[in-house]
Amino acid sequence: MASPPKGKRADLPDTREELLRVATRIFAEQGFKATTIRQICTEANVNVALVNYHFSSKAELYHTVQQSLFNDFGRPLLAIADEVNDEESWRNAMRRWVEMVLALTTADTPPVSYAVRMIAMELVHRSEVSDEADAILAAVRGVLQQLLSMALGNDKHQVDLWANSIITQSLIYIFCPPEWVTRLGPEMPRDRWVREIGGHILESVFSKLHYRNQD
Amino acid sequence: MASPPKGKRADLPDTREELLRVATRIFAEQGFKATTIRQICTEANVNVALVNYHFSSKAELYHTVQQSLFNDFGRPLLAIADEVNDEESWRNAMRRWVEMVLALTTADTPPVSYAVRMIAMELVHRSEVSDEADAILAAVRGVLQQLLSMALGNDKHQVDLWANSIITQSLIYIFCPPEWVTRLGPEMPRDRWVREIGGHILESVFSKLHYRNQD
DNA sequence: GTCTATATGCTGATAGAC
DNA sequence: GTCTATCAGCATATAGAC
Repeated sequence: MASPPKGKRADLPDTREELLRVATRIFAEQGFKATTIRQICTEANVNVALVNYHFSSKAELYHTVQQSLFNDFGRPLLAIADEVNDEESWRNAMRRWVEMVLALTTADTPPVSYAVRMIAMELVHRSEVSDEADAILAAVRGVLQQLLSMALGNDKHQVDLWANSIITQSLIYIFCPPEWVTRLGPEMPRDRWVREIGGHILESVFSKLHYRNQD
Repeated sequence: MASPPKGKRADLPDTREELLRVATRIFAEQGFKATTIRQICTEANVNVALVNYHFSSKAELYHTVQQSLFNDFGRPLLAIADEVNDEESWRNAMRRWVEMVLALTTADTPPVSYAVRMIAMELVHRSEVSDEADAILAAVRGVLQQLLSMALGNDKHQVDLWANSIITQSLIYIFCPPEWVTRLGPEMPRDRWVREIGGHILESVFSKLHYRNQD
């Protein structure tokens, strides 16, 4: 067991982790520019100078928050297309892509909801740190295009068309105010509602597209 | 013809109008908080102090911009439900609502695109001046609910359900990056593409809902 | 109506004591 | 590692000359 560092307050968790935790929430609520270092430090009960000590800048802190969220919730998506070799494994991969993305975009509890909210804000309200959100989205879209290429071959236009259709249907929920979505049936559990949407998307895909060996 | 005011530069249009014009563009591009008075004045070639002279504050300027945009493009929506009295006029009103909203949300040229972009940004990225966007959206939604009540009577839950369905399908386009939408077919004209979406929405409405006299 | 100059406050970031 | 004190920069807003 490591002894507490020299000047460390003994009654709180690790300062760096606490800053990350609080910063994640506030960045997700307000966006990068509107969030101030002072606000983060006040709510985390740490000194204003410690953000720059632990992360060297506000932008680096934001970057760390995004990377952390992506590693926790986005990265599993990237391996979906890896072991597809026939119609059945292709369908399973497509299903997993849609279900995982829908699970993310419709999440209503932290920290998953924080992750998608930060991306949504960067998409609508561009800032000097939107590149990370673009990259994450591009990676997720890349996997889908990879899957669609397994059915459509080199027809890039068709791949784009299908990718747009599926992505927009899955992503709308990160923009809508939560009450528009959750109001959709007090008696219908959220997971069932999400499952029906995913089924609808996949139905249109599987009715027209099928796995084929690479040309 | 009025002679130019005393200290007025003679080579530019009215300062107040020019400030409004430039502010509309920059607010739509960057949002309220990220936009600075200095930037507006620099690009409008007027002195920094004149925003506060003509509009008394940055927030009042933003408010004026939003009101001006709403009066130009949103207000015609509010009268749609006024003269409905039978099935045919009800269908025409529903069709006009969907087509007008889709025309707004898919607009890709200023100043219409500025109007919806400002609302989208306020929805995702709340600020101290989001009330106006909420009010405009609530007014537009109110008209739709009014129309739906003509078919569904006092069943508020059903009215909410249908309103949510129609609004989300119509509003998604204000959040999506333009390239996701415009890429949807280089050979298909935008207006035809919009017409097909509207037709699809209305088809599901008219297949289940019909005008009925008020209870 | 327009300008310069300035008041006041908050921002991110840093220097240096402890 | 943590703190206080402070910097430089930019924000909105205003006072007063012209």
